[in-house]
Amino acid sequence: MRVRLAPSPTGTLHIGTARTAVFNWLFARRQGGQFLLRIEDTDRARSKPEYTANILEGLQWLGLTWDAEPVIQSERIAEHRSAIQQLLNSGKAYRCYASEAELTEMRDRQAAENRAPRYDNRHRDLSPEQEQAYLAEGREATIRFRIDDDASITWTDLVRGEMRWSGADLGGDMVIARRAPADQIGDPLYNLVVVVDDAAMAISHVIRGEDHIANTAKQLLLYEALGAPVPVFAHTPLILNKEGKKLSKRDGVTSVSDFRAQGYTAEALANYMTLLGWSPPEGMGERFSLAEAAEVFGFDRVNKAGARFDWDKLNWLNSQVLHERSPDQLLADLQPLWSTQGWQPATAIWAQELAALLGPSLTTLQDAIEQARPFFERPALTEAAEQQLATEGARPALAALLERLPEGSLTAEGAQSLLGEAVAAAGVKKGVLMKSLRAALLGSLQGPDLLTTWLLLHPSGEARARIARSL
RNA sequence: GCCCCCAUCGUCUAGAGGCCUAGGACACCUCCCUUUCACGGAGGCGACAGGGGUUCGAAUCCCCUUGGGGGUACCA
Repeated sequence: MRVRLAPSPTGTLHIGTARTAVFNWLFARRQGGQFLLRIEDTDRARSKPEYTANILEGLQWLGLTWDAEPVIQSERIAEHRSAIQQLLNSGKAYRCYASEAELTEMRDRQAAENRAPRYDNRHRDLSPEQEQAYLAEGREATIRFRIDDDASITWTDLVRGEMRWSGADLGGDMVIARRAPADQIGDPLYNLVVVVDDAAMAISHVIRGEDHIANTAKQLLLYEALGAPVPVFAHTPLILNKEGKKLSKRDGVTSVSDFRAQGYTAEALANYMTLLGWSPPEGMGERFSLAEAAEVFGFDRVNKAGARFDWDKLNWLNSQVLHERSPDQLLADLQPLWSTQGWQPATAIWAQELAALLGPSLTTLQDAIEQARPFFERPALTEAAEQQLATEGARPALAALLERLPEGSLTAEGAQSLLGEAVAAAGVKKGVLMKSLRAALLGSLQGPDLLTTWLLLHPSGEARARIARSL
């Protein structure tokens, strides 16, 4: 059992491609098969090496490991040409000399008559004289593969069941090689190369988005013409945007690298992509690793309808992943982010305590920047904080606390009793001191646990400085 | 236009004729926890697109309508 992901390096790793990768990977793992990669870089104008790098990096980051060196499609062009030659020799393909202008004219007329645009197979059975005439004109030619109108194409789709397609609905004989001088074979085109390569790679299951269904019909004809064994197909539902349309680059954040940069974890993203269109068996819950999903994955639980991408759910999954991180795991993720801000924790213990304090309130890793800021930089006082400090008894209580603040270390118990003493000395309610202390320390009335915050700010003398400032 | 596909809470979905007064998750609301926010806990709101059949019985099967999506390249 061999499956493949065949991304085209004309852009960064798209979430839709990544989800297809997830389904392929899961299926391969479940079946004990191989998950292969093929870089489809035959569109030389748009393909870029940095995109290939981005795609590979993204897959690796997600944990979608592949089982063999990726196949580079552009290196296989000789095979593609020889397959085309084979089709030419057997009469299943032929040269079409129609110019672009002629084809445009043809389509315009079809459109005007409200008919479906399709190639009218005009050069399918050219007489030798006609062909000579075009050659004499110096015309270039594309190579077209014959598609009989009465061909009936059927396959059993793992997701959709019995599929049926009529040759007449495939748009006429299809171009399999770009326009080139008539004695040559131009650049082989997508549908042809996919079939040649999938056959060469002995792909047993083709798992891809449902936007490929019409291609599958065409490719099936090619398999037959080439005498290659036909793989099993599975067409997965698409990921849709908020409007219910196929998610595209236009929808903003759609690249795996973008999600990563925004502070999403690989675990959460992989978990979410798996949930988009597949549902875990009863009792499994919705939170799982790729390895766990691989134990039960099957196309019988893949949906047919497209699934809208939902940020809320992704956010929730990501927050769950983050909340479950151990302090040192979390710190490993956070430290690099803090470094970008130029923040250097005094000690490793201190950094870990801060990570533990912030952890439960994180949705994305990026959140840890703003939430950690008051621990590295003295914050300005918000208006609400100023107001709190102006309430009756606030400053006397803080003053009483400041007097009692030790130079040396401070424990949680010590801090608690200091609070009690200061409240008694100032003759205020404890709530007044608590709120005021928060205002003094964080410059805000909201934030993480007050006692821990205080303790973290104490050793550097920063707690003392901030209380003093508030007075 | 033509071809194909799809249709359960706002969203992701469970459901393969009686187990459904339709279950779960996210979101939202309420309460609890917490002298803050968040986390966490407990509740709540909320859907079978419509119409015909088939059947003793339909969210589940069939047909039509409606709605939505995908495809219709000398891109992949």
